Amino acid sequence: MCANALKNMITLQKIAQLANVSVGTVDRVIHNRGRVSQKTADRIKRIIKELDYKPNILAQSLSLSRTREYNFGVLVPKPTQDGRYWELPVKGINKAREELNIYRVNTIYFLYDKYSEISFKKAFTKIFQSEKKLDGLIITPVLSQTAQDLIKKIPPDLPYVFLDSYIPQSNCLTYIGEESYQSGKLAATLMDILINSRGTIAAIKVRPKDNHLEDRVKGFRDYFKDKTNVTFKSFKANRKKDVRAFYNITRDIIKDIDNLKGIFVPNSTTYQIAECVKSYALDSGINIIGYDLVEENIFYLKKGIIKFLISQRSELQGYMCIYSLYKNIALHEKLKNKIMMPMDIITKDNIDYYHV
Amino acid sequence: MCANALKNMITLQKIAQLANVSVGTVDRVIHNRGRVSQKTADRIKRIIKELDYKPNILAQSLSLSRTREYNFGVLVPKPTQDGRYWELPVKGINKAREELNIYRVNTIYFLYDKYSEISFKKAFTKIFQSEKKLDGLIITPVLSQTAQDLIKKIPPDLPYVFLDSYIPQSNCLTYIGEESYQSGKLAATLMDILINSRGTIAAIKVRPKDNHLEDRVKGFRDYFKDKTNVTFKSFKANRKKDVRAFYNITRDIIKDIDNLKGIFVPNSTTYQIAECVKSYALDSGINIIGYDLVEENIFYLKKGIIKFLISQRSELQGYMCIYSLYKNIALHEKLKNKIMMPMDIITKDNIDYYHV
DNA sequence: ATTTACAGCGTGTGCGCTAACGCATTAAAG
DNA sequence: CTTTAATGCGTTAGCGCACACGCTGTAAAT
Repeated sequence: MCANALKNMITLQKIAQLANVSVGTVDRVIHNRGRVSQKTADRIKRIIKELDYKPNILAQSLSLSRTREYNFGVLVPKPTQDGRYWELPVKGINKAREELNIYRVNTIYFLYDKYSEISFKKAFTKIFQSEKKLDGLIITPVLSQTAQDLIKKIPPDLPYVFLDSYIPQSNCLTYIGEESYQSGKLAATLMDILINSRGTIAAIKVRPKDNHLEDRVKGFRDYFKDKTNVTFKSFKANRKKDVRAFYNITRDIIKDIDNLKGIFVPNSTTYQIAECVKSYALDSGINIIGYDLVEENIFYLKKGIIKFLISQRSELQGYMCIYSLYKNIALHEKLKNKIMMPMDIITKDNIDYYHV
Repeated sequence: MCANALKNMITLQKIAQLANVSVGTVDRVIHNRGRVSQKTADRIKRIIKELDYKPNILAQSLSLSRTREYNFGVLVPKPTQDGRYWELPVKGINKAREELNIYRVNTIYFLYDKYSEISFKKAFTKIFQSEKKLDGLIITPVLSQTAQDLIKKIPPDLPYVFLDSYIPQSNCLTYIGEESYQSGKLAATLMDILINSRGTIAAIKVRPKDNHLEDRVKGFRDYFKDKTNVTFKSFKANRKKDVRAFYNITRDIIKDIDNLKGIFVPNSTTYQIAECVKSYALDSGINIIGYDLVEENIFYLKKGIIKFLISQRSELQGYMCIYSLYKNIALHEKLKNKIMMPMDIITKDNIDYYHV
């Protein structure tokens, strides 16, 4: 039984035997360490391919553990921002780090204030002053304009992945996030059902400008473009000037619009809108659709004030970022350009099963 | 840098040194191999706890790979049944098996016809005739009555997990599936929104009786119990007698009920209902809500005939079954009694992101 | 002609853990 | 009291892989 299992194992030993060379030579071929004549190298490569040899990752990692470790820098907003939204990807990152602990994967955080350019720049420059040599980077590039410039300063030998948002022209390994436009469309179809295809709806745009959130609103708006029975209005909340901007803008919206049937909020501050609706228009039948499974959102979802939350698997996003870096850098696996998360539709009836 | 990493590693060596014994002795204590005096055993255990020692799983598995392998039996319906539904968990099982390949995890399938007791019994008895000694079992206990009797015949040293459905009184390690009743309620709230809280709706019960599906219908029905503007009717489709039972029953439903606003299908054969509605009542505005991401369901979802599909992460279920067995049996980790999957709400706007 | 550089190859050690082996010592059985 | 079995503990050979090390032989550089 065991013998059988072992018999199926293809080891360097076997390859060496078949190729009539030492394991050292096989090793050199596999890792392109040179010092092997073209002829023998080709022979060995052929045999490797024929046998479909896959290194035993256990032995490999165990062996490498002596010499190699991986330090990944994480440049993300402070976890407490956006209603503690950023705790979610951070949670995923930490989970992955723990799992990959045996492979000596470490994370070094560089946190910044999402609404301050200076803070972002500061965090960015700290990356290069890190005492530990970094092997990879996770970047959440909010404040698109600023990020776009800074991203160019990253040396070409330091690979990075984008989390949540991304910069179009860049050499990132991959982008892990969500199809924002489509996500807005999804929200719109849900809203359409909720309001039975008639009435006035509002969407709240977020300042400072954020392409990611902008796209969500675009997707939402476009859906309603040729629905004649639905009136669409959009408003701006400037978070930079006022932490409670979403709450305050909502008061105006409620007051000014009659026949208001729904509000769409493209980010995790949805709870502020819910809070305001609860205070000023509880029984008005305003349907709120928003984003992300932060605690306060869940609270108002369960209360029935928020009807749908769309979740982009924030935790999984962080988790996959670390894994992607590890896979690419340590295992030399290729990555997809984009890794798009599912857009989970959350209601008060299924929320309880989304807590990991 | 590396030295630092290694310094943090707690090894058997270190424990042995601290306890002033050999690694062999430490090993015996850890694995309860006996042959250690109570006194030294206690001392060693204390040290292990103090240091919070965790075995290096790489080295452990590498070492064990010489002698140990794990064979898991999988007792599930033929993958092609229920509109190829069962391919999904099987896919997950295979994926997990591949990932755990390095730990020498094998799977042995025992497939049966979901609608034939004889077939189920046959597959069940084959388990005990397996030439490979089985270390664990995955069981999907459809035909609850029959399964209930057979389950008792499993020897106590053969652990098993339930997939998809479960038998209340049993010694299973865990049940991986879905909260069926709640899932029906979720479907009901969606239906309620779709039909704007008025009209007649139908649910299709499945024969032969299946507790799992029955619970979904119960959850669905209970939601509408005190909604006076909604009339609920239920029908039975006997799949045992007729593979196209769902299609045929739908024809009757459409004909007999007027003001029909929605049909709820508690299983993956939803596409048959959609097919029928498409043929006989395309523009009637009948809203269909069903289950599971099988190909044909997705087809009608994208066409807009099925409005919502609820997915219970079928692939992940299979995946987690193997992992749970491995974790419990190989790594001696405790398992939760129940592992409940999220109930994903799928529409034509987010379906594309649920394909793994 | 002599040094340097490096291709070409084998060997050996260690990553942390498991489990078999071996040798004492002690308890139980005859 | 002897024989056998059970207990207590140390030692060590792998598991498959990576890589430093060391030894040749050849070609280029000096």
